[in-house]
Amino acid sequence: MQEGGGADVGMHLLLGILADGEEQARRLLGELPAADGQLPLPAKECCRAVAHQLRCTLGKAIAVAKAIEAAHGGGASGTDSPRSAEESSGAGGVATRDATQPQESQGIPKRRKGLPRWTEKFRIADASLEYTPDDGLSWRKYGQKDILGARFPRGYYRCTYRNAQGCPATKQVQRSDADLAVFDVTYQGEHTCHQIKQRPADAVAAARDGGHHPLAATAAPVTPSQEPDDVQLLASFKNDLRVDIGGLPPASSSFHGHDVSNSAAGFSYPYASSAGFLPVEYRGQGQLPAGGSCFSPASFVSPAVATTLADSDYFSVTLAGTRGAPVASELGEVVSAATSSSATAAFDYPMYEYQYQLRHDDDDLDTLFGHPSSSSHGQHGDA
DNA sequence: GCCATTTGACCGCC
DNA sequence: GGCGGTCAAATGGC
Repeated sequence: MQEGGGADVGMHLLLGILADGEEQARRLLGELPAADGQLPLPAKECCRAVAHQLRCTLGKAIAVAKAIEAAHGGGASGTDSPRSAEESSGAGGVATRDATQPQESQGIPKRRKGLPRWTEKFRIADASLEYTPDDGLSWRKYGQKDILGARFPRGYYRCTYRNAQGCPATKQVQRSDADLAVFDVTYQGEHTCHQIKQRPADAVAAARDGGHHPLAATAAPVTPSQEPDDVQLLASFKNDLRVDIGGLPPASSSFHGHDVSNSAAGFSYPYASSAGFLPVEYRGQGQLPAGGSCFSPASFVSPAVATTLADSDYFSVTLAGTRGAPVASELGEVVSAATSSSATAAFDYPMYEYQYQLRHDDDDLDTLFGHPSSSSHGQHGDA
């Protein structure tokens, strides 16, 4: 990928902003060790203030990233679409097989090499269950294939609204050989449709009750008017929110309820866009759904956590309660992006355990969120 | 009849 | 040439 001079300047600016964010995170973390167990209120307020500052800083970073993206991507829909996809869709031809042309359907190339790609690991509580993990979105299965060396076939899914709205999102679901309760779900492309994201927990409950595929479940969407602000939302989670940071002693690696005393205090829990699926602007791609949310993508994750992640490579988040499932899912997407592809995040809650891994298919991702110096342990290295 | 799933075949990439 | 990803006809359920 080549960048113009403007992009260089922009990237320089971006790096500066991110450095500010890192410094603020460091400050925030500096406040934390003294507060072992319970934070005194002033310290809490301080953390909150710094966290707020972090949000602003990273919000700026996102804005700069977008500007860079617009400068040399040029497309309104982001950089994820490879040239072939954009151009072919522009051709507007009907999708028919043609020996002289690459196979396409409605502008979507058969091979989506350039689309962002990331993997989640879903763990179901009961390995004997037959259903596939649900992420709250609506998918349509279009294929299944036996994969060499794998005991279980791989299922291919695409967005239900692919035809209606041209949504390019696809996913591949494969049951793990090693652990029958684990599903590797590889997502590719982001949802451009406007479907309402169901709450996985609801879907799971429906699956339990009805014994059918979770996708058959319907869930009442949260209305935008119900979007709480940060404080309100934290209050709504504080009694059953726990964050475990792998690699740290248990005593310091989790908090419950009001005990927002360690590095987790910096994590500004995500609030899912009530307008549907999680916006994925942290990758500089996609757009917030119309009427979407008041959050800045950067507010989803605190560099305090991201930094820790970059060092430890692993952490898990448990979110219990009625809102736990969707938040955990979305948090994972954000955290995984913010901690570079080398980090893995695992999310445990009653039914599913999520693990997120990002692939280095997308160079922009590295540029925006990679930690080339601090997290050089990524197995993918330079893409 | 509509829609989702299944499954064999086709085709691109490595 | 083999493998993986997608297509599209066939099939089944509602």
